[in-house]
Amino acid sequence: MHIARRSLTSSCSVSFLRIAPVSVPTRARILDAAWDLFLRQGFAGTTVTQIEAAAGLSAGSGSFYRHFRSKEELLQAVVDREVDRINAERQINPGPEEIGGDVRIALALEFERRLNNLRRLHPLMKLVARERDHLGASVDHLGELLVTRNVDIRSQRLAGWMAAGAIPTRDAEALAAVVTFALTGYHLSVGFFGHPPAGVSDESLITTLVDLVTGV
Amino acid sequence: MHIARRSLTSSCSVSFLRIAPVSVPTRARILDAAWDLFLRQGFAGTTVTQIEAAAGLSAGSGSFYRHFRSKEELLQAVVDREVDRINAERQINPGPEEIGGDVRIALALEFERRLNNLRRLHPLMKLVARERDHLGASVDHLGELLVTRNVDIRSQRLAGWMAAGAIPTRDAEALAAVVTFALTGYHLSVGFFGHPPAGVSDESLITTLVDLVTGV
DNA sequence: GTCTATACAAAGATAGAC
DNA sequence: GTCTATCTTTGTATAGAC
Repeated sequence: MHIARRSLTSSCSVSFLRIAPVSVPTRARILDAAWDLFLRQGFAGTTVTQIEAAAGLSAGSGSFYRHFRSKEELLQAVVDREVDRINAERQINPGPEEIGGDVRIALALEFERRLNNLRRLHPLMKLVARERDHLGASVDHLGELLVTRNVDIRSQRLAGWMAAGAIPTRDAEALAAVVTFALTGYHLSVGFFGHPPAGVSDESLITTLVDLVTGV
Repeated sequence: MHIARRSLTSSCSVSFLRIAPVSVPTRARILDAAWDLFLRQGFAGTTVTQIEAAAGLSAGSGSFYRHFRSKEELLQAVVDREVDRINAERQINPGPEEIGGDVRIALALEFERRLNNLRRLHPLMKLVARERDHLGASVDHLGELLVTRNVDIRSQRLAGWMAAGAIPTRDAEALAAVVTFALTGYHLSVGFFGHPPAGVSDESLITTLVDLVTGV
């Protein structure tokens, strides 16, 4: 059974139902329903009728078309809304514990934070990966958001530590890429196959990464 | 325009046509066509009629159904054939240059080989990622093939070098995971967004990985 | 803005001639 | 084993009442 995932404004008296409370505008309920269905069935595999049903509209009525001109337009809207949400919630700044003090602790905290971020991003990554051909420019935008900017920020932070002599000096950009991709690849693998490779865990991965970066 | 990608048995007199030569059995032509179309349009986005056309059968005739019971059965067959092919072509053993001699050179060669392998595997990874829900057991099989076994083999090789004192001693499994995921993540990112992050290339990534593993 | 009803097209699958 | 023809279902989208 599927429950509306986002917190909704109104009473919880209908929270056990599949449909969102009436107080949520229809357009938003359609976006929620589509987000869920596209993730589970893909774009081509989801019908407008299913979306209507899940949004609390009459299945097979064209009521959907009072809110979106076509299914394609809906997909764009779904992805755009989600990217906006991510951008709004984004937390770039490291916590206070990460600023001064032990480099090893700061790195471990940063890596752990990155893994958690990836977990929150996973549904969007999955949808965009699957439907990238329908999405045009949004894909570049997301690449910028997920990879380029991430490697950039991490690279600068690492360069700072190198300059301060806290870690061995290397190609900061390539090191940032190794770290970023190791974390991303690990996360994707776990999400995709359901479990990490035998003998590897969040902790052992992070510890080893910290050892490598600090040159221990 | 799309040309049949696989080398075919017969004359090349028709190599400029989209359809495969007649000497290739219809079942194989259907598998080729479906492999191509599923990759470009996804499973739900591809119609039996398109597959028939691309396989040189009459579009809209049900001739397809003389060879497969349903579109679902075809998807399984396509993936299974591809996994078999990968398994058959697999090259586990390192080349002679990688055996003795400089550890740094051996590692660099191995990492480069892995990136090339990933490039060959990319279409299959893409298809399975997209259609994993239709594929059941094949996904686990592929995870075993792509991740577990890879981390395993690399872990043992690294452990060997650690024992020989050629590289610093660490958690061999976690180190193997870092290397595997860094390479995989880098490859996925390039394949997905079309270009590596600014300032990072195959060479700088591999060099940095070698430095990290050897403790330079 | 939502409903009932339905037009219209596309898609999966089958029948039977050749 | 492929074809023409067609059945049936499903899906996108529209019309018009309320």
